[in-house]
Parts: sequence; structure tokens; C-alpha cells
Amino acid sequence: MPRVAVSTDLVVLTVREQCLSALMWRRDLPPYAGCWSLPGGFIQLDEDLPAAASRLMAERAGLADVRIHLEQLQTYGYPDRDPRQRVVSVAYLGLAPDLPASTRAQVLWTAVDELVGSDPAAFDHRRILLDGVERARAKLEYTSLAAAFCPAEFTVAELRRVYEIVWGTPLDPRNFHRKVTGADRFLVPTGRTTTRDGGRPAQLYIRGDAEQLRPPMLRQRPC
Amino acid sequence: MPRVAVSTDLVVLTVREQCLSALMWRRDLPPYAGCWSLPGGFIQLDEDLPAAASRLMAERAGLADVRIHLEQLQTYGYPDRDPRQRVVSVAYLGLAPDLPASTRAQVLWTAVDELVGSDPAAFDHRRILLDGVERARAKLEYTSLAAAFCPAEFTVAELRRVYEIVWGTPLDPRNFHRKVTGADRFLVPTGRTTTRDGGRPAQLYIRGDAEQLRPPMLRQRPC
DNA sequence: TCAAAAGTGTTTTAGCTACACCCATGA
DNA sequence: TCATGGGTGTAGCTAAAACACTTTTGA
Repeated sequence: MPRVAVSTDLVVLTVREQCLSALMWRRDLPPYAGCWSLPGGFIQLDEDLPAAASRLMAERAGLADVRIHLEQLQTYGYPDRDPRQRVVSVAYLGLAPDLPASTRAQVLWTAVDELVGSDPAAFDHRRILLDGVERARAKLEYTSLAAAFCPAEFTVAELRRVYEIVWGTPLDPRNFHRKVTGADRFLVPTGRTTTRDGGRPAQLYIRGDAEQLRPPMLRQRPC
Repeated sequence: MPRVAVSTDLVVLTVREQCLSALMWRRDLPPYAGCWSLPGGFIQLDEDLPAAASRLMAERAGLADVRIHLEQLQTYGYPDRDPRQRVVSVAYLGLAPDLPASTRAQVLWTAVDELVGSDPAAFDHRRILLDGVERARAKLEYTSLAAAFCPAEFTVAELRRVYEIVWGTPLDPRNFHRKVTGADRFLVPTGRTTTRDGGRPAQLYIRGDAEQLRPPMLRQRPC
């Protein structure tokens, strides 16, 4: 039977400087020299897919040994997506707090709006990025994944800012507070407080062990 | 870079005889002779992944040219999942009305509970099947996909039976009726009626063009 | 003392649950 | 006429939206 190359591409998202941002790799060699692409690489023969994703997260993205949510996104495999040869790519979605990534100049956090707006992308990486962003937006509704964008300890307002930036819509602080603090096992209070956001001191929380958020937090949709 | 074989396995589900059933393939050759497996096969070098899934749906499952919902499920690729060689498998999930499948004796609709209960499965196909079933169960909550299990024209009660069988929980017929007929573009009345379920004649509907169901129909969860 | 943000209380409204009730058919 | 399932009305509850209000800090 035919054998093909299998690669893994990473859509690594974070919230920084008021923008949903993705980790991009600037290509200096053909094909697509000068375009941005997603960090990725080929899998090894004796390597599981999640292991390959973790390895590339360290090697290519510079995010080794960091607590990052990683999940399989989708697999892309139409025949001419790579001009050199047939490559089937298993994309992974990573959600990270705002961390310094690789020290290489080639690897940069960039606002998603900027990436999809104008810059030319290599291969089908614009589509993969958009699929990853849509998956992240959807999962904030019915899971507790928003906390994956926050540091280990965070306030309710910081969590709310994640929702607002990822969805691009303002949320009522009062109702949001009630919703997330009332949800079972979403947030665990540490007892400590902080005034880093200004104003009255806010409770600090860490992530609870809930994965689902029921009932979900529905975003407003365009009618 | 290393090249590996890429296959597609199909989780094709339907509702028949009061059971959620899957299309299974009984293996008569090693490896795993005598076990059930999912219908599948290797992709061709010039073939897109959805095209491979459609082709195998026709060749292996006997469901050619039928209106079947097909979506990518997940990709499975740990190194020793096939004892012969490294195979990365892109699984697809198909939701079909109760149709006669392949005429081959090797291919059978079988109740999911029966399959996962006791019969030994080939490769990691039990896991793939369970992932497909869970995806289907989850998607009934927030999409209009339940209609993919129904014939072209169906009644509200038939749609409700799909939910009840897939979820394994009874639903209130009155509230269900209000919910689905009130949802925007989920159902389109044909004007015709039927008495095939007994009792008072029921409206026949066809699928509307809505994909999302908002607000979702939440199933009761174990606390 | 004031601005700013955290957090609580309250009113209104939407949607779900539970169940009483009527309707239209076949047997 | 009666059993069967289709379909409607309605009361009660839960949760969300909208917004007034109090609390606690830094400047």
C-alpha cells in the first residue's frame, strides 16, 4: 500500500496584549519563503502522535515542560497541500498562558487577526489556524478551558478578559462572576487576594478539576 | 523523513430495532481473525481524505450514493496499533438512516452495546467505536444531526426515538415536540401526515438547513 | 476623598419540567 | 367506543440579562 509522510502542525494560542495570538514560524526557505507557517514537523517511526506534538512543542515552539493544554484538532491530507510530496498532517491545538516562547527570532507570537487578515500563509496553514481558533471559541462555551489561558493563579476578572478577547464580545462582570464562581469545581479559591488589576482586592483562584461547564456559557450569535 | 501507511476506518452508526448499531466487518484472516473490526482501508496516493472515506463507504460498507452524514472523527497513530507495520488511521464518523448495508455476509449492522460488551475487537477499534458513539451523543445536544438517522421524511416522534435510543434516556414527548418544532430551521413541515406510528396522524417533516440547535437540548447527566 | 474594580442583591424575562387535557385516527 | 399516540395549555422553577448598590483598595 502507498506510504506517505505524516507531519504534525501546532496551533498554539494564547491571550496577550489584549489579543488572541498564535505562535507562528516565519519561513526563510522555499517553498513559501517569506510566508508565515505553523510550527510543526514530521513524526518519527516509533513515536505516538501526542508524543510528536509534545516534542515539536518543545523543539519548534520553545515551550518545553510547560503546563499546556494539548488536544488533537483535525487531520489535513488533500493530495497537493504540500507541493513537494504527499503529506498528511495531524494538527494539534495548544492553549497556553502568556509565556515567553522560543528565543529564536523565527518564532513569534502574533495576533490572529493580523495573521488571517493580510499576511500570506504557507500551505493550508491559514485554514488550520482558523479551525483551531473556532475550536477554542466553541470550547470556551461548554468547558472550563478558558483557565488554560491564565497563569496558575488568576482572578475572575482575568478569566473574564480571556472570554472577552477570544470571543470579541464584552461580558457583564457581575453576571460572569456569579456564573463561574457558582459552577461546580470550575474554580478553587486560594484564600489569597491581589490588587494587580487595581481597585478592590480580588480573590485568587486556581483551576478546579471540572472539565465540563453545565449549563454552558453561550455567546451571543449573529442572528 | 519516515513514511507510514495511512488508512481510514469508518464508524458508521444507525438506529435500528431499538438499538444504536454500528456497521462492523468480521475478519476471517489474521491478524485478529474472528474478531470484529471497523470497515476501512488504505488511502490512495492521489486521494483526499474525505474522498477515501466515501470510497470505502461504498466499497467496504456497501453504502454508495446514499445521503449519509460523514465527518472526520479523530486520528489514531500510536506505533504498535497494527502488529504488522506502522499505520496511522484517520477515522470518520458516518450517521445513516436504517438502510440495508452491504450484501456481503462479512458486513453486519450490530448493536453497539453488544460489540463493546463482550466480543473481542481488532486493533484499537473498540476505542475508535466508543469515541464515535460519544461524539454522536454529544452532537445531538447542540446540532440538528439527529435527523441524519431518520429517513427523508419523518415525524417528531421518530426523531424523539432517535434521541432516546442514542442517549438511552426517555424524553417527555410533549416538551420534545415543542422544543424541536420551535427551533429555528430545524424541521420543515411537508404538509403530509402519516399514521404509521398508530394513533392520531402525525405531521411529516424534512430536515431544515439549521446545523446548530440553540439553546442546546441538554441530556441529563449522572451527578 | 475619590476613582476603580470586586462583589452582592433584585427585578424581569426566557426557557425548561411536569403534567392536565384535548384531538384524530384505526380497530 | 375505546385504545393509541399527536399535539396544546399552563403552573412552577431555574437561570440568564440588566442594572442598582455596597465594599475595599491605591492614589
